[in-house]
Amino acid sequence: MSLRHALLGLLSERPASGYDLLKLFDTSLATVWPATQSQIYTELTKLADAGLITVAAEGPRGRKEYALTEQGMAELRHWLTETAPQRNTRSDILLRVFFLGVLTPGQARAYLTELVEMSAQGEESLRHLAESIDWDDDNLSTYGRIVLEYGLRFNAMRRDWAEWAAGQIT
Amino acid sequence: MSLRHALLGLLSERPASGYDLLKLFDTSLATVWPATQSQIYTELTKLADAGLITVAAEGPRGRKEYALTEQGMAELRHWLTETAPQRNTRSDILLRVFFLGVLTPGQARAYLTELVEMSAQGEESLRHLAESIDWDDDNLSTYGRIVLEYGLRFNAMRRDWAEWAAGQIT
DNA sequence: GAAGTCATGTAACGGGTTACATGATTTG
DNA sequence: CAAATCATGTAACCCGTTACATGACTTC
Repeated sequence: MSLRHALLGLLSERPASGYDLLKLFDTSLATVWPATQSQIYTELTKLADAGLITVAAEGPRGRKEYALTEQGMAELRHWLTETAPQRNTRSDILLRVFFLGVLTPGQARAYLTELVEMSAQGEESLRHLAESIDWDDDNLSTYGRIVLEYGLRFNAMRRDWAEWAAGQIT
Repeated sequence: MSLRHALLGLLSERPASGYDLLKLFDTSLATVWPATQSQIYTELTKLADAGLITVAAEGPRGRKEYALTEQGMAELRHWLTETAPQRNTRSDILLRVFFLGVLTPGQARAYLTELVEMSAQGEESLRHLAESIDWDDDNLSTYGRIVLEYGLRFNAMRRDWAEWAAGQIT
């Protein structure tokens, strides 16, 4: 049920249309919470029906600009303060590691080396991202930077780990 | 589509029933790829229909022990060597960080401190897990240890990051 | 013989992905 | 006026979760 909260969160900054939100997802939330166009539009309709957002303005081409209602803001705060985040996330990448034993040691090492590569690239592209963004002083920027720092540290950790793991295979 | 590969992977070690697999999931794969009982049983039926596994033996109470077929092993190897793992995983925890700006600085700091706590506990319980397991010399153990090391490093990284992030909030 | 464990299966529902479908407005 | 972009909506399908349902065997 987090998509709805992601939408509420983005709308808490400023009103936006489905189209705007789709782009915000692709640019800022993509790595943390990807969402598709169809998903966003259907969820926006549900949120409006539930009274958590409203159509604040209409524009050309049927554009509907949504804004957060008081109720929506309350729900967002409730989610942030009263509900526990869940720790378990599925990881395709780690699942494979469990079963590397069915491969030859060389192949297993190759997989881990690929992960080193992937993590290094991830770090690299986050650095580029950090430079390309013109960080405003708004909330999304402040906390966006903190999330980005997480990404940097995460990739560095994974790179080191994969390097170590590759060395473990004899 | 990774549940099927998780099942194939576990069956590559030794034959097992749905019931056995359910427990293996709960004990060894829970943090990386959780699965429910209903999911496991339905997927096993599909895998058997597809010829990737077969009922190798039947036991009391309708117990069906499944074993990997050659085809199943081929599919497992194919998955491990030829298909790219996908990097993006959704994170409830990080999504919240983006929107901490709607809370007071104190509340935001409280959330991050909670994450410090959660990560420290995660690390702790992984240490206990490591001690409680009697590590065999089989493949699952070798690579299981590597995955566990990942968990330790991950939690340590997240703890440090959350501590740092809490300090960023003025 | 009661309680616990072993053992399997199915149905309803919710969220996410892919694909289809349409059309208005702006820009070169 | 053609191409690009803006803009929304819906349908089919897959995967995962929760809940329901049933019964055989073992242990105390």
